[in-house]
Amino acid sequence: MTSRTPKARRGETVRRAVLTAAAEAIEADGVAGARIADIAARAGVHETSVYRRWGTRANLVLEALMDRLDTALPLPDTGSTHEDLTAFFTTLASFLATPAGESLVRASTATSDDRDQFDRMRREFWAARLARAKVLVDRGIDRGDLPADVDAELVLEMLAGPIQLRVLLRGERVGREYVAHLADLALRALR
Amino acid sequence: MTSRTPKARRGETVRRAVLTAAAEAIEADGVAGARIADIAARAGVHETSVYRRWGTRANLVLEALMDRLDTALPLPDTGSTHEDLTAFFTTLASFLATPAGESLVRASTATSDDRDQFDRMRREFWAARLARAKVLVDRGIDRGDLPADVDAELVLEMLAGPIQLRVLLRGERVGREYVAHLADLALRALR
DNA sequence: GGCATAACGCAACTCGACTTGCGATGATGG
DNA sequence: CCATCATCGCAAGTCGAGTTGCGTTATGCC
Repeated sequence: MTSRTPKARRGETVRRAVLTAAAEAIEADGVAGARIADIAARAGVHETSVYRRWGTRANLVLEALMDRLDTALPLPDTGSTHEDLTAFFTTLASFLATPAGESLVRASTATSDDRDQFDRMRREFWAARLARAKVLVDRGIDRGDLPADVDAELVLEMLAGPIQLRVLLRGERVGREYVAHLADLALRALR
Repeated sequence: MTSRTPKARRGETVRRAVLTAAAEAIEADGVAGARIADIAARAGVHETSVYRRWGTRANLVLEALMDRLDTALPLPDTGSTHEDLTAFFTTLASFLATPAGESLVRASTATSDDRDQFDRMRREFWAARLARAKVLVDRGIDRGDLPADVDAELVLEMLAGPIQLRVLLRGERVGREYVAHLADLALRALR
């Protein structure tokens, strides 16, 4: 199904085919179980081409996850800053507990030898995510729930940091109550 | 130098020898560059014995790092809760930026297939660290800087979470000012 | 339409993590 | 002091990640 056109593909076509195949393989066999030989075969592409483009398995997995989950988290707009933050970061917490979410963050902190492509990809990804969530803070400022000169990144970090630590490092669950409490504390502290 | 006694070692002796050798190898070649074949040879132990005891490379590396860095972070006692928290978590931030610290957290969030030994080790380690840092919160309560019913884990997470996220995920540096700001916000929010 | 070049296919590697079966030896309990 | 059994040494092997050299083909540019 995945490998149509018997004619050889080039450039962006290969890229998309491999990325899709990688996402499918990850969903099927898990992040750890996905072999690049399988991915290449599923994409109808030779293994060597994968290595030439992505270099390492970690790079491919990371890009595949980023590619698929780029629009995963919706930005709520309920009229209440506290509710917006609680809803958004509760969704994030659920996502982090997911194998895919866990793997995304884990992949983001994986091999420390690349320092080139990997680091750049990582930073760009998180910068983009942060910029996207920034509207939540901006709306909070408009409503007067947050001062105009508040550091938007700090607000998001105060929520995302503890959640991520609790879920990924300590392996505990994070429910809506915990997130609501965090949002309450953050808003109270910054006002 | 490391492999004394030509007589074969057993049990705990082997364990300590391998752990020491692993720590040396990591310091010499980095976390990614340390090969278990080298470690086994350095410890004067056969490669198979390492696998029988630790199973995977990740387990060995994690335990070696934990073993070495168990008493790395001192607990300050300056008389000021704000200062105590700032000092402690500034040290933590510096440590996280270190290759060893980075690797510890990265190793803590590595392969997700073990679910047995690995997960248990991870939880126990972080639980112990948390319990150790809890005195900072307790002293804060004694001074009246924090309410008696405050959630100690929450306080520590509010500091450690953002720091870890900023350093490890986004690859940015965290200075004393940032930590002091976080401590200020946390104390103000919880009072 | 022809041509240079970058991208791909292919095969044959290296290398290190991890496994397995078996024999030898060390640390116990009687 | 001796038997037992877990632990270790050893050899041989599996498996997947990553590399290399060379032939082939698609694609953009003139």
